[in-house]
Amino acid sequence: MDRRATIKDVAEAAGVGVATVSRVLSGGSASPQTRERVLAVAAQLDYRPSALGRNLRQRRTGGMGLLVPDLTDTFYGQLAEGVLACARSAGEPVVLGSTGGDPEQESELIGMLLEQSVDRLIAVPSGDSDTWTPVIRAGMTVVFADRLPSHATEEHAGTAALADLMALDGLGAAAQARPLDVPAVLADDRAGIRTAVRYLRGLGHKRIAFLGGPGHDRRAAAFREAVGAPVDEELVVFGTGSRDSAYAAASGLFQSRPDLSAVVTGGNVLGEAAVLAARELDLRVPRDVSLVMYDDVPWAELCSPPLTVIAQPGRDMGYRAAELVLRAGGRRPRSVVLPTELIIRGSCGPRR
Amino acid sequence: MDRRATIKDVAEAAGVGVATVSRVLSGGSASPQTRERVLAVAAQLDYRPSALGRNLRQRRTGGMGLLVPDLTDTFYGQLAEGVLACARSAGEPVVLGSTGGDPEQESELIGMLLEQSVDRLIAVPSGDSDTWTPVIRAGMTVVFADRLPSHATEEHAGTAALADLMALDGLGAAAQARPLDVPAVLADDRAGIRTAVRYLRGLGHKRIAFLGGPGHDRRAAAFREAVGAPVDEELVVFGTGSRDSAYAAASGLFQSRPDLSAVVTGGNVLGEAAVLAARELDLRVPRDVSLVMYDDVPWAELCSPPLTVIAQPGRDMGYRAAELVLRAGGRRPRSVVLPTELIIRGSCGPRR
DNA sequence: CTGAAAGCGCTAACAC
DNA sequence: GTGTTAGCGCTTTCAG
Repeated sequence: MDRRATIKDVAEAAGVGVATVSRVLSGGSASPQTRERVLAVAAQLDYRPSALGRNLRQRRTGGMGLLVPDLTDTFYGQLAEGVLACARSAGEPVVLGSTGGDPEQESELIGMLLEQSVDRLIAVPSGDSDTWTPVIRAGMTVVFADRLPSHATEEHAGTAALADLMALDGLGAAAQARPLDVPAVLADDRAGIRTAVRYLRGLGHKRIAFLGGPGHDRRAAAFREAVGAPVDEELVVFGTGSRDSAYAAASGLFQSRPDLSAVVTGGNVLGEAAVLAARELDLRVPRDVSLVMYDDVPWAELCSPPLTVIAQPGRDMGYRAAELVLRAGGRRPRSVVLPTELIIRGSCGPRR
Repeated sequence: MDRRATIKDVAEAAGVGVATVSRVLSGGSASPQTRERVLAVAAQLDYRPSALGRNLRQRRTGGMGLLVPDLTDTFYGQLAEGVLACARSAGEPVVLGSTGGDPEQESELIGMLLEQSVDRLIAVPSGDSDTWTPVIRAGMTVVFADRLPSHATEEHAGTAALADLMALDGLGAAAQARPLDVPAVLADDRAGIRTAVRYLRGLGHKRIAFLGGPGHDRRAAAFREAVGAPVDEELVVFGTGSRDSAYAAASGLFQSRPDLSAVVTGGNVLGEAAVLAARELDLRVPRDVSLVMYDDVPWAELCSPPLTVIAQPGRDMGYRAAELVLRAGGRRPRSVVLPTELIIRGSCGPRR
C-alpha cells in the first residue's frame, strides 16, 4: 500500500491550493462551496493531517507527557486513567514514562520528552527542585500531581519545606509559598492524615506509627503535626519504594516497637507491606494492631478485615492535572487541592 | 529563555555545515578533529536534536503506541511497566492509550496514533479483526499482547477461531493458523487453565465454573476443553469488563448455581468480584467454594485466605512485546507464548 | 571528508 | 476567498 495522502494530494484532487485545504480543515474561512468540496475529497482520500508536519511548523508538539513512579501501584494507575481520559476527550496524545521513583531515570525521561518537543508535562516528581527548576526554566509547562518535588538539599530543607507544604494544604494558600512556581494537583494530605490520627486517638491509641515511602514527606509532616509534639521519631519510618523495602520497613517497625498499637501508611504499597508483615509476625489486625492505609484501592475491601483507608480521588486528580496542563495557555493556573475521605472499614479497633 | 539550539546553531558555532553535524551525531564518517569539535560545541550549547525534524524527514515517528483496556487493572499495569522498561532502554517514547475495552475508543485512539505517524503499536485488542485488518494493511507494525482480536462475526467465528487459538497454544503453532498475520505475546492460557482445572479436579470438584470478561474467550475455550464434554454452559459466564458487571456476573453465577463448588476466573478483576460476591452471599472460601484466579497480583496474597492463582508474567510479556515491535525491521517476528504457573495458596480446598 | 541544497507535511504571511 | 511562498529542524543525495 502507498503512503498516506498529504495535504497536497487533497489540494490537487479538489482543485484548490494547499492553504485552502489547511484553512478548511482548521475551521478558517472558505466559501461553503469550496469547503464542501475539500471536505468531500479529504474524506474520500481518507486524509489525515500529519501531526508531524503541523508540529514542526508550530515548533511544538501537542499532547502531554506523563511521568509516574510505577504503574504497578494501583493509585498511579488511577491517576493515569484520569489523565488519559482528559487527553482522549481533547484528542491529544500522551507520552508516558515510568520513573521507578528514581531521579536519574526521571531526568532521562524528561530529556526524551524534550527531544520530542513535548512541552507539557504532568509529573509525580521523584527528583528535587534541582532537577525541576531547569525544566520549568526551559519553558516546559508542568503540573505536578500527587506530590511536590522536595527542596534541594542545600536549601534549609526541613522547616522551610514543611512550612510551605503546610501552608499549601490550607484554604487559600498563596502561590508564592510554593517551591517553584508550578501548579499542582494534590490531595489534602493534611486533613486526611489528621482525620485518621484523630480517629485512631478516639479509639484509644497512643502509640501510632507512620510508615511512608519516597514522596510521602508531606504526609509524614502532617502526621507529626497531627500527633503533636513531642513526636516519637522512631515511630516514623520510611521504605525506599520497592515492595521489598516496604516490607522490610514494616517488619522492622513492628519488631522494634512492639508497643505501637496503630499504624497509618503513606500509600497503598506500604499498606500492603504492613498487612503482610503483621501477618508474618502473628499480629492480628485489628486486635493487635490497627491499620489505616492511604489510598483507596479496589483490593482494600478484599483484605480481611477490609482495610480502613484515607481515600484520595486518583482519577480525578489525573483528570484535573491534564485539564490544567492543557488550559495553561497564558494565565498560570492555580493549584488545586482535592479532598480526602476516611473510609472506615474493619482494620481499626480499640486499643487493647 | 530563548528557543533551544538547532542543528544550524551548532553548525555555525562549530564552523561546519549542518550536514556534518548531522553525520557526527548519527555516527557517520567525519575526521576525528571535526567530530571532536562538533561534539564539544553541541555539548556546550546543550543541543538536542529535534525528533520532530527528524521524524518529518523520515516520515515516521520513532517509538511506539501502547493500547491497553484499563490501567487500573494491575495486570495491565505490569504489562505497561514491561513495555516502558524496554522502550526506555531503547530511548524510545511510548504513546499510551486506554481503551476501556471499548472497540470504538480503540479505533479513535488508533486514529490518533496514525495522525501522530506512530507506526508501531503494542495492543491488547478490544475490537475484532474487522478493526485490526485495515490497521495492519495500512502499514502499521502491530504486536498483540495478552490476547488476540476475536474473529469478525461474519466469519465462522465459533469453531474456526477456537481451532486457531488452540493451535497457537501448542508447541510450534504455524503462523498461518493465526487470524491476521500479526505477531503476539501471549501467556499459555491453555496450559494454565488446564493445570488449574486438573488441580481442582484432584481436590474432588465436579462442578467447576468459569467466570470471564471481555477478551477471555481463549481462556474460556481452554476451560471448556479442560473440563471436557459435555460442558455445562451455565457454568461459563461473562461480565462485560467493568467491576460492577464483574460483580453482577459473579453474584449471578453463585446464586443461580448453588451447586457449583469451584470457580476459576479469567482475570484479576473477576477474581476480585468473585471474592466480594462470595462474601456477600456468605459463601466461605475455600470451604463453600474454591477459587482460582487468573493473574498473580500483589494483593492476591493479602486476601484471606490468600488466593491461589494462575500467574502470567505480565511484565515480561510487555517487555517482549516491545522488543518484537522494535525489532520488527524486515522479518516478521514470530509470536511468543510465555508459560504460566499455578501458584497454590489458600483459596482452594477439597469439595465439601 | 565535507558543504550546499532539496525537501518531509504543514501553517501563516502575504499577495491577488 | 484563495493561491503562492517561505520556512519549522532535520537527513540525505550529490558535488566538490
